[in-house]
Amino acid sequence: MKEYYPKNGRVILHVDMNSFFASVEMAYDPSLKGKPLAIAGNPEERKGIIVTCSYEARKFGIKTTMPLWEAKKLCPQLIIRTPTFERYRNASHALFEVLREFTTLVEPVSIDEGYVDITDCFELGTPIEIAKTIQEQLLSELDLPSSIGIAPNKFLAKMASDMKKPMGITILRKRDIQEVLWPLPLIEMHGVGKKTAEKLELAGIKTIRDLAEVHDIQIRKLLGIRGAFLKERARGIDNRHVDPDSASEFKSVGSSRTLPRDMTNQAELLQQLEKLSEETFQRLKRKGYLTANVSVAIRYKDRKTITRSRKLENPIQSKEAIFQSARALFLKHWNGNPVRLLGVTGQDLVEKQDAVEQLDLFSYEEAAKKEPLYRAIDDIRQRFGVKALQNGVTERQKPSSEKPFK
DNA sequence: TCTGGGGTCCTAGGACCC
DNA sequence: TCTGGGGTCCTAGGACCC
Repeated sequence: MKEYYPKNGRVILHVDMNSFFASVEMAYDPSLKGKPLAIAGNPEERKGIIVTCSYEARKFGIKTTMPLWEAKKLCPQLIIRTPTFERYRNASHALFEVLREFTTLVEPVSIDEGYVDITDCFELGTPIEIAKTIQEQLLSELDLPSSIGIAPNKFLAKMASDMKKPMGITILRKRDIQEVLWPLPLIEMHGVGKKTAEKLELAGIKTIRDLAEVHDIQIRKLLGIRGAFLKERARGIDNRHVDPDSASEFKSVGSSRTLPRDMTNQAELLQQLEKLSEETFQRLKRKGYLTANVSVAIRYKDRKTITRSRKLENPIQSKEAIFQSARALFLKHWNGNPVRLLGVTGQDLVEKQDAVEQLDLFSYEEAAKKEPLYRAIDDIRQRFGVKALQNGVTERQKPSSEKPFK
């Protein structure tokens, strides 16, 4: 196995903002600083769970996803704010701009974290000096605290940034793995959730070390191909590059909502569904996408959730079309029981620019009925597919019926 | 008196084609 | 008259992350 050291490998930072939503609110309203603050939804609308909370609140045992009433019991003086996503988006944009002042090799992972490949930034200082500068700049310019991990790859950098919070800087070298990473319980490992941790625990695999040393055949049996990947990570191996464009294209866009109360009335549910379709449409439009697959999520009173989707013949871009698809799916699959949550999502997204070209091709179907030229083009399309028109038909391509497969 | 909303990726089964 | 297998597409569900 090839072992490499920072001098001939990469140097990756993982920058992770500390209790991001709460910190942004504190930056807007400094009187909140040093106080137990939680960002949470409105309990009247059954959204009363903690989204994020300040470190002062965490001292009381308050955690993300905890119901608000429980959090208040732990800390009666808890200050509560509802989320203001516009602020978070602005702050996110600003923080990535700060990172890009150091290098273009910045990969946003989520609204509040990202990877930075500083391998070629040696003229700016040592890795730890660069990390310190970034951290200080985020604090002085944006008033936002962060933690930074420094490592030879993404996985180790991510694990490192988690080790000291808030305002920590942690270096995790390959040679530190056995001492620092391996003693951790599996649930602490990025990529291992509750289910996987429980499953592995039953098999006697409890720490990251256990996973790193498990037999290939055993881990494959337990988790399939994902198990092989996780074992590699546990051994500190991760060859993924920092890719600035990785998050630039969406795979799906949707809106979902827990209803203010469980609903059984069909007209009322359809009204909710129409609202969600409208929101999904607006967000697709703003991002410049059309969707070729609409899916509907229905969560019942007992929290059992089903999703039903339908691939469409052509990408659609109107809210009416999205709602009609969603409506048909809902009416077909709703079992009549009380509904807790509804969702509408567009999948199989097509960028508007590409979609226009495709629509032009579809329009040949109509034109072909009248014009001989278009009829010929439509014939090619029928026989060879849309690609043939884009690439040009070559001699080698024959109609499929003539291919000697047997 | 509980458990949000935004996503990504992977798997598995069935239909269908050659 | 019996017996395939590989590949792709579609759908549904689940695990995970922030």
